[in-house]
Amino acid sequence: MSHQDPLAFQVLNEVGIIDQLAGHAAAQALPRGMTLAQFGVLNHFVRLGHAWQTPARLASAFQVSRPTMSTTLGRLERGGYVTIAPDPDDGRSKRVAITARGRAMRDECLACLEPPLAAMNAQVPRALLEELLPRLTKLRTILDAMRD
Amino acid sequence: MSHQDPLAFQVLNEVGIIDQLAGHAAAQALPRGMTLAQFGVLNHFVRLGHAWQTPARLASAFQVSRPTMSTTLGRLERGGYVTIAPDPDDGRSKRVAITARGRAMRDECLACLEPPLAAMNAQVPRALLEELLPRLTKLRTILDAMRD
DNA sequence: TCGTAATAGTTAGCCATCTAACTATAGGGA
DNA sequence: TCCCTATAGTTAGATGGCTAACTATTACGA
Repeated sequence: MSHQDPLAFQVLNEVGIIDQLAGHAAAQALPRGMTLAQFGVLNHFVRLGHAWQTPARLASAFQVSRPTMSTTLGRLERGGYVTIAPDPDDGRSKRVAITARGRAMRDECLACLEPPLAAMNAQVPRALLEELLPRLTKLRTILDAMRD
Repeated sequence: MSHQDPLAFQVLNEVGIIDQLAGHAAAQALPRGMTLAQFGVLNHFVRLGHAWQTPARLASAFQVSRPTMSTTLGRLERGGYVTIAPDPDDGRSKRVAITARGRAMRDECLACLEPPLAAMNAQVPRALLEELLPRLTKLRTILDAMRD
């Protein structure tokens, strides 16, 4: 945060703080017991419209380790938001599907996230976001390519 | 992160991914057992040059809850990187100070973080970072002000 | 065909982070 | 002086995330 830090360090530091602030605000807004990670999975199902996904594909989609996705899916299953069944075509794999209750929860989450999002749109100039998005995407792409 | 998501959502999503990628890379580079959170505290002491800090001030400086800072400081103390002593002037408070071993570890961390940082400087155009920093700071400031 | 490599998931154990609730001390007003 | 409030830390319990190590199944090459 200080000027004596390298430029890259300062940028990453701001990114970290923003991520923390936004994540915290989202977690506050979501229904009791629901989290961003779990909402992300439910939202993913609805938006892409897939009947089912494997845990491995979900982990890859969210750039998360398989154990992490495994526990997240376990919680969603415990809540009745998804079903997890063995894949009849591949004994190693499983099939995760969203339930009606999961869809309802996703809709509820969207409604809960709307007010904070509206507040952010009211406070943050749209131009700022439009300037940030392509540059952040560029940075993310570079960092992603560096990872190996 | 699809185009059907609101602009603000896309921005925050990129921020989240960048934070994850950078944090992961940093964690990989740091010495065994050391973490970004712990390094941050050690670095804070050296840069600001304070003889001691209270856990509450550290928590505030890193925008982290007191229980979080409490456990981080506990790990640092277990490793011999800081000392924690009761404040003789205030029975509620404690005084955290960095040790010689802590300073050595901080220097070692800096050395370990240099190669990844250099790689990032080589891959990411400086102009991109210079464009991002003030805009991220602006966004962070707004989000910080919204939090209450 | 057989054995090895690759892939899918889980389990165990770790750290960072949060909220809620609790203890202890300091401060301030009646 | 006494009580109530504010402040400092900790403890308990939860989630998200990771790596390492393990099991099970599939795929492929000799």
